[in-house]
Amino acid sequence: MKPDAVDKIVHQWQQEIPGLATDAMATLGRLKRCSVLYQPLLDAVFSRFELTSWEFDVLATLRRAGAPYSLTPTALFSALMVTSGTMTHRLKSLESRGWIIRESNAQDARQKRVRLTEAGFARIDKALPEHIANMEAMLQGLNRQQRAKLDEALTGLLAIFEQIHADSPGLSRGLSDKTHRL
Amino acid sequence: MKPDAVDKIVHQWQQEIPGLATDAMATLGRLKRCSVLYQPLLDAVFSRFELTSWEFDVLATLRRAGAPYSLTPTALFSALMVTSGTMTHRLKSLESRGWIIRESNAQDARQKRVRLTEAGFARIDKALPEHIANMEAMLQGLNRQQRAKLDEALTGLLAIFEQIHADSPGLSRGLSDKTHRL
DNA sequence: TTATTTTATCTTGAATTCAAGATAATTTAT
DNA sequence: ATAAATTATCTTGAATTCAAGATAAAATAA
Repeated sequence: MKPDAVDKIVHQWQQEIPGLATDAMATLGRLKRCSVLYQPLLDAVFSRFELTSWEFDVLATLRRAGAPYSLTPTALFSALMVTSGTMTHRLKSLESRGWIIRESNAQDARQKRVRLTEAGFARIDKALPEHIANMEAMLQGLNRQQRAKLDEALTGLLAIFEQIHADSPGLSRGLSDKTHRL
Repeated sequence: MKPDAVDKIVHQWQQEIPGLATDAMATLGRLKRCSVLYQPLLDAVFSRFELTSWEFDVLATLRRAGAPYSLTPTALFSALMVTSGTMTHRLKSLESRGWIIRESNAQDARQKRVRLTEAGFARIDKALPEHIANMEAMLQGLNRQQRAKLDEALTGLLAIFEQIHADSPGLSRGLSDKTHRL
């Protein structure tokens, strides 16, 4: 196989510092590089629906929550792993676009409820099939067994990171919001 | 195994839209989630050396290039997958911190050369062993075979993304810089 | 009841990034 | 030799994000 970008980095390090423990660096470097290269491929589809990636994420989170397609800001920023301040900005923008509305909660006046509008629902349901197709297309280069192994490996890795996060939530962004300690 | 965050998302989608093709979404969702949870774990170590993640990345790229630890801004922003403008900001900041200097190139006056200072070299060489140890520790939860499978799977995925990028560089950020078409 | 603590959201200011375009040097074409 | 195209870097302005803290409501304690 042709050396990839990470192979070249590892080779450089070995030249400079022979014997350096580069195995973990290589694997996690590939993880990082995959996610950097992958994001614009998603954006290419979202932009066809005049959506950004984060707009899609918020709408999709509300959509899959099921009727009445309504969540609190806290539920949203927790699910999306961003801070509360980020979510405030996002909701303001999405509301101005007419895709969500923010309603007061009679039971608990501290809470707002964020609800998908009909326009928001229509938008996400139009974009979703193409988003799904896009992701499926990306993995077309892998056969069934390779895909299974990839998912299995990432499942194991995610379990590690979720465990670390459960043990020390302060190490994770977003969820470390002052008042949101899981 | 206990369901992870992605299992829950997939389950929600299946409830709302039975039969939706969620396999690729699940795998790539795990990829994304891993990289989001992973970054703050790196930052925790970098911060002990008064470094941010991107500062480490620039210094490390220069360090592993070997003596005289000098690269052009274009080589740096290409390697780090950011735009030229981003690199200008980074270099300005790193220069003010005394970790790099920018020199003119007599051969080609368009080029500058970015060179690691002694202070920059010392800083990266002090942080590197702990960064390596940190990454190794993250993967301690996997046995030798699991680590091999993870790396193999990510290598295959990265090959896909590098191929897509090679075919249509416009889909990748940073490298789509006007004058930098690989 | 009143005070304290906790919970939920929002505001502010700084940092980082990108896209687009400006500037200037070099190379290529005519 | 001159013009045009290319290359390399930097500048600007807008978007996004976070950390810290402000605000206000609800729950708990005294």
